[in-house]
Amino acid sequence: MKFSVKTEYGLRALIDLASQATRKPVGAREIAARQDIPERFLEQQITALRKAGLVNSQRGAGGGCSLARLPEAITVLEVIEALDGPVMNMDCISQGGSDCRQSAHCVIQDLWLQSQLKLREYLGSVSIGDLVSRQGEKAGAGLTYTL
Amino acid sequence: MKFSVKTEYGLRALIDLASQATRKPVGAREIAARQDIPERFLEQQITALRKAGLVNSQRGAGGGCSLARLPEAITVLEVIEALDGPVMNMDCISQGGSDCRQSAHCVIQDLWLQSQLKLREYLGSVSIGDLVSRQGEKAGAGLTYTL
DNA sequence: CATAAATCCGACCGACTAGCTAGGAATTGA
DNA sequence: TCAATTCCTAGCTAGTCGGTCGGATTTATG
Repeated sequence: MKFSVKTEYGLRALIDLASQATRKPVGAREIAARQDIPERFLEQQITALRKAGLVNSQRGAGGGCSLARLPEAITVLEVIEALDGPVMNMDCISQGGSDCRQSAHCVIQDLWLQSQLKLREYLGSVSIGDLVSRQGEKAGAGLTYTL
Repeated sequence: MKFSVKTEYGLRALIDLASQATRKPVGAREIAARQDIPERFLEQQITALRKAGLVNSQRGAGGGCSLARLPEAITVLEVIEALDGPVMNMDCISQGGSDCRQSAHCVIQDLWLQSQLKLREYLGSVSIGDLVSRQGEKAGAGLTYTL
């Protein structure tokens, strides 16, 4: 019952991208170095993010990737589901799976669905933009201490 | 990002126990048969539930297990954490782990902590007693259809 | 006391996943 | 042409998940 590091890497990469002033595409190599993430691994996650329509990427020399939307328009939920698949997707509630034996009136199925709903609701309410600005606040607060 | 079947089995077993009128201990074998759960596997989960203080068990002939508290006093969260360990326990936020590189001001760590909080809050608000009564309602509704 | 019934303990096992590494094809700016 | 970069696919290692099993221990009952 935990999120994978893929999602952490993905979020960090998107935050990094959103924090860059430049409009030019940024290379995976560069992000990986800055965020201390295994390069070839991050590459794969970025590809997944592209397939999910969250980033654009340009191949070839001078290529790289950039956000496909405004940071405020990309939710954490989207990132997680792009990299980890559906959140809290128990076999019991995934339509394809071998249905609950209790089928129609299974209270546990309801419990899972409610949990899923709560979690998705929260994760869907936080955007990359939010994370960036929170990070800004924290960094600011940190500076006041060091003064 | 999903709950294991252990937790499903555990919940089903506790619901089963709570639904039994008898005060006598019920054997794992019996529950397993009724709930269609692999017997020896359920046995292990029941042992875990005992270690967590959620059920009492009596060994020997005529032995079995029974709820250690009223169904209303056992939350779903307790059951899940007894069988699956801490909910949403990312390395990032588990104290022992190799701390977040961003350490103090990591927005992702906050995000995980908030998610964890929301989920635990909900799961902690539902008791075995709730599940039993919901099941009763559903069964009742089902009956009216068959009339 | 003997026996059957039950929990308890720990080892094991096959399938799957997570986190990564690697090779190389395809694309593109200089 | 060449170097940089993404893209695609395969693989690899360590760990987890769902489950089985043998057998030790406890206990009511005949």
